[in-house]
Amino acid sequence: MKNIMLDERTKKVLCAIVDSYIEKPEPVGSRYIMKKYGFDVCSATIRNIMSDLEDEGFLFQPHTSAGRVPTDRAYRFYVDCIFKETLKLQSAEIKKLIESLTKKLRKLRNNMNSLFLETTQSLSQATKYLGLALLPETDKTALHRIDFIKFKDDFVIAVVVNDKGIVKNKIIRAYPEITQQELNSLAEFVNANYHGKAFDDIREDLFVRLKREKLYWDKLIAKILKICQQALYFSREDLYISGLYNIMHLPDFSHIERLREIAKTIQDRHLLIKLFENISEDDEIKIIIGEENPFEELRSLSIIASPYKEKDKSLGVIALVGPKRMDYQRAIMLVNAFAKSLTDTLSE
Amino acid sequence: MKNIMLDERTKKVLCAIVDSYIEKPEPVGSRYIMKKYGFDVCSATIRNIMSDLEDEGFLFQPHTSAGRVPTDRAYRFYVDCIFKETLKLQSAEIKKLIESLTKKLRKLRNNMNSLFLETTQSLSQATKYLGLALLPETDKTALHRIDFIKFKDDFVIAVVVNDKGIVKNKIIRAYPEITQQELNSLAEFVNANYHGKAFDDIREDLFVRLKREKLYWDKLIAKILKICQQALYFSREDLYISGLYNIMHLPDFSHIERLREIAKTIQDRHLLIKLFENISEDDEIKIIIGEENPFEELRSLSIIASPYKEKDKSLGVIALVGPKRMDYQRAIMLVNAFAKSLTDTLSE
DNA sequence: GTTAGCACTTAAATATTAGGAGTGCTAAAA
DNA sequence: TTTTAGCACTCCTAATATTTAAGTGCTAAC
Repeated sequence: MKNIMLDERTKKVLCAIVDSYIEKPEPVGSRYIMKKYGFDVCSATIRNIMSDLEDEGFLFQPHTSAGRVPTDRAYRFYVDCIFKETLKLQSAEIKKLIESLTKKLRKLRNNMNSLFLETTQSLSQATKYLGLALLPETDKTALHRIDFIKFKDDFVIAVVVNDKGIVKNKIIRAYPEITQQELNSLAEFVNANYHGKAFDDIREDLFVRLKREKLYWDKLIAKILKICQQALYFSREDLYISGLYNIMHLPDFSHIERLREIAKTIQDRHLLIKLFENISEDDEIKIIIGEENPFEELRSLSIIASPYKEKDKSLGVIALVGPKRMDYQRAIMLVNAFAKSLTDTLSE
Repeated sequence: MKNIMLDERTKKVLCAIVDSYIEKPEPVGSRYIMKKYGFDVCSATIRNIMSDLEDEGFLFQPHTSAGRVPTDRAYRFYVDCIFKETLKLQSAEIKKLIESLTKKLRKLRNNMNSLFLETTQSLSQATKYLGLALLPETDKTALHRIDFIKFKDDFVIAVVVNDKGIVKNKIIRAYPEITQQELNSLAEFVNANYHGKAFDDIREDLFVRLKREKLYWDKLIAKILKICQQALYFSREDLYISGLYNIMHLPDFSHIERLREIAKTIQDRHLLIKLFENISEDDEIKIIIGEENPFEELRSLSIIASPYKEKDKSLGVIALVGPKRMDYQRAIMLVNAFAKSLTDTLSE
């Protein structure tokens, strides 16, 4: 639907309605808007405007004699209106929150798991929505060290530590004829040559090199290649989600149906991971309101997501998931500030 | 409350009432019981019995003209009645479930995480309650290999693999003066001497030995001891919980209040972990009904838990968490059978 | 001890009513 | 042309009856 030009007053009325509905989830009446938001026209005028806005698909009337409720389109309009300004704002309360968070994060700088757990919990605490964080993509980080551990004859456990101190492991079906000795040599070789290198690059280079140099595992080369291939590829799966208990207190989720949706969303984390994988490439906060969501299952929710970075490299995403009737202003401020805090901590 | 002697008919009536209420969560009337469970007395007689049972604290009447609802004490009585017999039972359906589970588990035998995830998911799937599993306590397993990885000057990451193939890691604040070289020696020393040994024993022995032999890290001994101490102690924290979405479909959790309790239970996993830690020492299925729970927060729920073992050594616990109005018969059969299946898989 | 019969209780379902918030329309005013 | 005042109309909500049905407890007879 293309964007209609709205005159200044109409815009103000629309924003007022959204604002009011966010504050209290009840259909908004013309008289209420007029008084509460200090419009200098009478309610009938507001009524006319509201009628127009309904024709344009911004408002929706539950029944003839009720007030109006914003549609997704209205939320989008509202968000576009306040977005830029909101990024510059920072209430005293939020400033305080951020300061305390930054302190905590600094202490946890070397323990990524705690760091992100703290972040999501604080996010949820501050908003009562779900707080999420997608860990740095392994591919975007650098290898700190790799180890191969022979396990039970025909398995190899690859333990990878990246430069963020995140430990990942993978059980790989392997071949009995490979010895721990040989695995040690392999690890030594990889560590010596690729410590501090990005995983992307390692994968590209390692195979070429292994084949070329052949070393002394000559006969095992094919098998070793296979092990390395698996050991160096990690799919994205580390998504932290906090605040289910918090979100259950919102009136928007007072119906069990809505909670089921949330439970399903949490259970099927891969949907959210997919969604965030794209966003982590972006440079700015991204806001997805209801119907805008590419995944149908998430269309009853709104999502505010922001990438966090190390220096200028985007690593992952933190986000809020809440009802469409979300306090966007506050949510945007918080996600923005939290992402900055996280970025600062990681860039230090 | 001590156990009153009930005559045979009274017992039957009580069990019938519990049975009926489990099937359908509505206060049970005398006429219904008489007809449905084929009692050869008239409803007034049943009524008298019910009145007695209420006096004894087995039943509760929501209001004067309503039927009766079982109390926790009634559930306990019911469970004690059916327990022994239930352990011998096995419906065709459950047999099938177990066969399919056992097949799946066998394939996952070398990947504990997937193994337990599968177990809890299947448990929940089959019952619509929450399926839980507490991973084998590290202390009860044996060391497969340990590695110390220097990280960022003053940290050491200890990576421990146990004989179940479970990888755990710990970030330890350490001392800049320790080099990776020295850490390698230490790891080599531990691996050479303690591969296959139980963690309990290692901790006891290692410190004595390190001090005695002193080796060549002489000056660093205090620091190394501290690292080892931390590296070899893992608190229990790996609890799998599946089925939040399932449990939301039960009528018992159709009120948001009850769901909040569940959400809180899931969030505060340490409570459940504490509870299960004790049970894992037991030898048999343990059933905790409502008020019996040592933790107040869990007293609106019932829990069926069974240890699973390797050979004869109890490793951890699997469990179901559901409403007090639980299908105990089915739940007991399933937990029992699942634990056996898991034990078999781990003992092979 | 058990049963039939009946009066009584209570919640839940249904119907009825009153109240109020809010609209849309019209005609007059700006 | 836009805005306003006025008013009839709509429809929800909450409060209040009314009815219904399930189930009890009690009594007196078996």
